[in-house]
Amino acid sequence: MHSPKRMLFLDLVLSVFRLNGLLIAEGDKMTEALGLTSARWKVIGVIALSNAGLTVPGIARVLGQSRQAVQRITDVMVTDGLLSYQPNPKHKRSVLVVLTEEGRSAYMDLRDVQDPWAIENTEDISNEELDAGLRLVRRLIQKFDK
Amino acid sequence: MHSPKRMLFLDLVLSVFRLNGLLIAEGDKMTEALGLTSARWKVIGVIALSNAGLTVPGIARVLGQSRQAVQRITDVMVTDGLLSYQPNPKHKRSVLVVLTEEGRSAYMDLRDVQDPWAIENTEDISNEELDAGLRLVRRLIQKFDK
DNA sequence: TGTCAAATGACAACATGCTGACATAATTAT
DNA sequence: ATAATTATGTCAGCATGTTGTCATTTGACA
Repeated sequence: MHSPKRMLFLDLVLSVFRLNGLLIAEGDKMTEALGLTSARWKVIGVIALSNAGLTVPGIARVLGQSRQAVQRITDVMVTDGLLSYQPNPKHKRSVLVVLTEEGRSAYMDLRDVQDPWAIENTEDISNEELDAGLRLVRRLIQKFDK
Repeated sequence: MHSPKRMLFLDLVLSVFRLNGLLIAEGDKMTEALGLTSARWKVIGVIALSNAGLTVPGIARVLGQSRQAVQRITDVMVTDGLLSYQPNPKHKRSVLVVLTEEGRSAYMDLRDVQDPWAIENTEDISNEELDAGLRLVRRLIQKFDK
């Protein structure tokens, strides 16, 4: 009943919840001087990392969120000048979301604080450990994503 | 600049965000027949796993959330009869949060669906991998929890 | 081609999370 | 012991996320 594996897994799940909250808090602290919030740098990050154009539902899929939640954020970010909607040759209604000049600038600023933060917090962790952890998380994502 | 470690770490961070969302969705799906929501089974889970008594801010610390958010949930759960507040010998104002009979029953039901779920999703993952992943997550939590 | 299911935008209601502010209790420092 | 700091409960306002619903567009298929 109380198999070690089951306890390990549930412990891991709770720990992921906690780490998630702490990472968002870290990100918010890191970017508050830039006028960003967690919801916004997540969107900026996804767009900046994507090669092809992304639609609102596309961003939602990457983030594992509802399209409505993302739509609300992107609408505000367009108003604020960080994003703009561009015609989508492949779809009449579903426009592409792209970074404006201001959005790209915000991404650069984000990188300026994020990179040192990433390096600082992985000083004592080997590439192998990080890679193993990432692979485990990805395996779990795959299990739950379909 | 684009050191492998930095990319690995940022990838891990984004993956944790996504896994977090998927785990909450899994939990909600799993428990909707029980009338629970993610916010509630998180609280129930934390209390059930704790040996000593927990206060509201204590639960918040474990979950990496604000005490106000937890307070709101526990207040509702007390009204609903899942939890009760007990006098805290160590603190005059900050009461202990405990499961009622109904709360324990809900936890049993939760276990009934959660255990098979945990086992099913770790079938192809070794104890060593889980343990290594948990240790990594905990190290990161420690860094950010200061 | 015509039809139907899936995807999307738009809007609403609601749940859950955060921060700020204030008063009081508990703890720590002097 | 007193004072200063920290922790806690409480209330308020707001940000972010979910689901549900409906109309419209897309895409697949008979």
